[in-house]
Amino acid sequence: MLEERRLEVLRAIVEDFVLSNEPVGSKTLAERHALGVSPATVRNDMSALEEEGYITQPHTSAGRIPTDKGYRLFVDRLSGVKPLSRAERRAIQSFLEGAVDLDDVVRRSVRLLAQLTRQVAVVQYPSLSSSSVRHIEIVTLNPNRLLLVLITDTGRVEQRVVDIPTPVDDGVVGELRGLLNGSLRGRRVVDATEVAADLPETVRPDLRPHLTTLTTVVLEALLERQEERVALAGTANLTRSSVDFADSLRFILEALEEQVVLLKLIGSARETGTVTVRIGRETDVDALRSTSVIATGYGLGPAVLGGMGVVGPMRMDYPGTMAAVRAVAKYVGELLGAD
Amino acid sequence: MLEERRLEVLRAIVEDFVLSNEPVGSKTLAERHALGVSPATVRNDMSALEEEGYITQPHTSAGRIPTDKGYRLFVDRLSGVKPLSRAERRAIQSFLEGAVDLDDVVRRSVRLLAQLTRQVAVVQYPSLSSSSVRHIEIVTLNPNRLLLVLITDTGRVEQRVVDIPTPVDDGVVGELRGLLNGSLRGRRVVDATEVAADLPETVRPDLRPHLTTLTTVVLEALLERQEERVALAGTANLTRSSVDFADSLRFILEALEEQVVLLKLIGSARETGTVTVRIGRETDVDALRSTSVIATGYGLGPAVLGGMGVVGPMRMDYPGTMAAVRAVAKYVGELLGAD
DNA sequence: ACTTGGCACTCACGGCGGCCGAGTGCCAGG
DNA sequence: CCTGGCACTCGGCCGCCGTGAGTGCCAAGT
Repeated sequence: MLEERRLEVLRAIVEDFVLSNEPVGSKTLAERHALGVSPATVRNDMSALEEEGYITQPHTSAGRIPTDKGYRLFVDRLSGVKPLSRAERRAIQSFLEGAVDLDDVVRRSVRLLAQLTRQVAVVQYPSLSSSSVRHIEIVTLNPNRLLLVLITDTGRVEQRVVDIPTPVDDGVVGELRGLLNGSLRGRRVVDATEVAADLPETVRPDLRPHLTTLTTVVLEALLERQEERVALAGTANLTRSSVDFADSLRFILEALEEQVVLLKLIGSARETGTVTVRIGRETDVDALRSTSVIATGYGLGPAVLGGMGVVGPMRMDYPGTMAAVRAVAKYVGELLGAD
Repeated sequence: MLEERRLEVLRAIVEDFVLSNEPVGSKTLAERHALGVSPATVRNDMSALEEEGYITQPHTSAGRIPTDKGYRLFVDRLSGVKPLSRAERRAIQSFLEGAVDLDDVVRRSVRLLAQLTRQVAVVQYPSLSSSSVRHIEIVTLNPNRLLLVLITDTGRVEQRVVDIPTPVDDGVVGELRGLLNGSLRGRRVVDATEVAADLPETVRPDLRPHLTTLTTVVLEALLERQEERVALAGTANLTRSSVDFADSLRFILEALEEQVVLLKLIGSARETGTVTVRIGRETDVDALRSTSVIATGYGLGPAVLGGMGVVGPMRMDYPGTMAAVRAVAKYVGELLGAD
């Protein structure tokens, strides 16, 4: 009972602060939320909450604001996931259904997510690792140079220019194409790597060097970049937050330009089936210590294709943002699964 | 002589202001730059320059800062193009030479340009319009759905998923592939559109509907997106500028997220063979009225592949930035031309 | 054992006034 | 046409003070 009201007070503080961005005091709190107790009581509760480290005061004699720990408790125990409005659902659908190809799906998703949440959105391109090889095409650019095009069943297309030490004619190219497709088509990417490594051993000696070169490149394309790229949108939303935020704005922008950082942020959320929230320092990125990251994986069932999420100030509408991330991920997963 | 010194004063003002970001006064000006005249004389010149609209004072009794018109005169008549240091040239080379494919070239270029200039960099993906069709590949995803892959001699790969109303078997797909490649391969994109439009008329009736569908998609892919995409980097550099800039930061970021705006900015510079500078309102984008855009086309000789450039504050090192843009464009042009 | 009203205290914030100094315009003399 | 001198302007800075929101503590009430 005592404990219960304290939590209620914490929730009220978080909700108020998210809306107003101003330290919230005992009086306004007791008024706005029907707590049924006097400001003095609220003060006692706040005092206790502060001692436990859930809230803090920016300076003596000002209201309280939640700490990282306070937000964490709020997210874990005090907030549900706000359902999206009908209009928002419709927006998701109409925004995504015009996509012409895989890249377009990703670019539209990231813009959509940025608009819905009014935060910075990040969407990882679907990774190759859980897809299979659909087709390998080799195009002769000139006798010493080939273009290798790799198509997966998720609709992803990878391309590589390959320099060949000794010239090849079209017949040989045809043979190579046949060999690669014959042994790799239909394989899942993880399996393909093993098969490809052994392939050169089994063929006519004169094809071997070329095939070795090609399989090396294929493997590179499959492994090295398999989950490398991300799309970003909504950086302008960073300026929406309060001004004190502006000091760190530069560092946040710099961090967001690092693909590695972004991958780390959403990559770890990929595997869990649910929406994960990392608050403040939990992001493990120093420049983002005053932000929160809400991320999830997308893709149907066990076949996770990639991750997506948003980056925003700690002072954020967690229920609403979590709902938006979940909804977009679900929809994109279905969209890609249908292909 | 009189005229000449006035211009010298303008140049000194621009250079000083670019370095210090503070209104520059007559005294410091006469000291720092060896003008050989007294502050009072400089004052008279400044007064004249102000009357002609080249400089202005932010408030009474403060130094002068250049106006749009002043920067324009500076760029047109007073500044050369600062040659790059040897280290910078080497940096360009080593940064770009590891690129694995076309997308990689673009992404590396844009980062490179952002680093060199410490501004926001924009690079347009090479457009299809001046390239020719290298190969068209059709892959069966399922009987009602094909994946069309279009490869150009610039190494660009476009992909499209095509829904087919009535199922097709592999034999038909092979025929279609042959027809498309037979008639389009080697054509320049602009010519290909005409040929493709007539193609269905000339074939067996049973292939016609499918071929119509496919050519429609090919044409779409060729025309609609031919110069659509751009890469962006270095937005964190926007925060480098003075704080008054911060007010408009949000609008600048928003403008930079609009592909259309970016294309407009660098698109118009594509065709001219030189580096073009647009200052302040000359950008024709309201949100960018306090910025300048330095852009150029890249690609060898008459075959312009795309545009690239940087966006930065009006208060910018024009000679240095122009040199960097020109150098990167030249190098990228050569790199792509070699393919 | 909680809750509540009262009360003294703290401190960020905003407005006010005065000083300072960089910078200007003008003018008379070289 | 240049120059030194001079009076003037005005934004920025600093210190001061009043105000008010908010707090912590305490004693009384339930």
